[in-house]
Amino acid sequence: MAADWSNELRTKNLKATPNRVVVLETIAGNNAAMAYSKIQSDLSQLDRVTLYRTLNSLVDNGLIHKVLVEENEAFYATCSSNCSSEEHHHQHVHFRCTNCKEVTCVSSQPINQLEIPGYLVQNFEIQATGVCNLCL
Amino acid sequence: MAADWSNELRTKNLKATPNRVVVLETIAGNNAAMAYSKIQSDLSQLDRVTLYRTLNSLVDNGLIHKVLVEENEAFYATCSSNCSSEEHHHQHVHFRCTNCKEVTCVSSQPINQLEIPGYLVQNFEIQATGVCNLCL
DNA sequence: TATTAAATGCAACATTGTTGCATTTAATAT
DNA sequence: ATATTAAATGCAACAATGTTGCATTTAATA
Ligand SMILES: [Mn+2]
Ligand SMILES: [Mn+2]
Ligand SMILES: [Zn+2]
Ligand SMILES: [Zn+2]
Repeated sequence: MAADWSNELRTKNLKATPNRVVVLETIAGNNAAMAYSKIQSDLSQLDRVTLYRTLNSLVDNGLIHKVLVEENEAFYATCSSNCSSEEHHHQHVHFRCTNCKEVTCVSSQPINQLEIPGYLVQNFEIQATGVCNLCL
Repeated sequence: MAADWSNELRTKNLKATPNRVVVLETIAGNNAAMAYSKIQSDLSQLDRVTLYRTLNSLVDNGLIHKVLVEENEAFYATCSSNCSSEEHHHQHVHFRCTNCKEVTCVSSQPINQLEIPGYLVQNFEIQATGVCNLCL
């Protein structure tokens, strides 16, 4: 959603390189979470290793977050809330539609804190599958 | 929990082969969910491809379930409830301890159904991270 | 014991992810 | 503007993960 990714990057103490900006623009330009393979094919001119390092760096610094929905296909989406290298806060559901296969961040409702007796819960994430609003 | 995996396999219309039984025993013998790499090293005499096919088959037929907690490391645990090839029901939390790195299925509390307006939620899963009861 | 569809082992392949290192570049100071 | 420097990049090489095809073996059934 942020317009100026360069400033956003510098805020997180990351160098605002053209590679990083185009990766952020690509992910943010997708309405759903974006599969790694799609990012790679959309940015085929970008070195594969650099893309991996860029994605890891952006996740580590709270600019994007990673969603694992199925084996060997990671999805990425920009962070909406104020995430940092310290912690990601994603009080929303990652919904995967079994029909259109899209993975969307559903932030319609705030998720209340999860309590597990005897455990210290520091972070949690809900992954749901079913049929999305567009496919119903 | 099941003692006789051979019968369990036949119930699901799967041939009760020694390979499948030993894979089930291995996973069930681990108190936490078991990383793929650990299963493989524990059963090093078993062909790698056969192990992949066995795990997929057991997941597909509701004997074990797969937990994705971090990239490129799938974890497996036996199904406690009555899962089938039709659907897996896991109304429990998959908890990953940041200290001991164990992944456990926490079924202390029944999870109420997840409601998302405009969406048909068919299944959902909660993944939490923090410090487990043993490490606190 | 015979039959047969499923399971297995092996080879070959494809994808995903990592590491080392020389070169380039963004940010900062001069 | 220019110099400095730590970070980022591109490339090669490697390691791990996962898939497919096919000949052989085997569990289940007749
Ligand atoms: Mn998210
Ligand atoms: Mn579980
Ligand atoms: Zn859909
Ligand atoms: Zn622990």
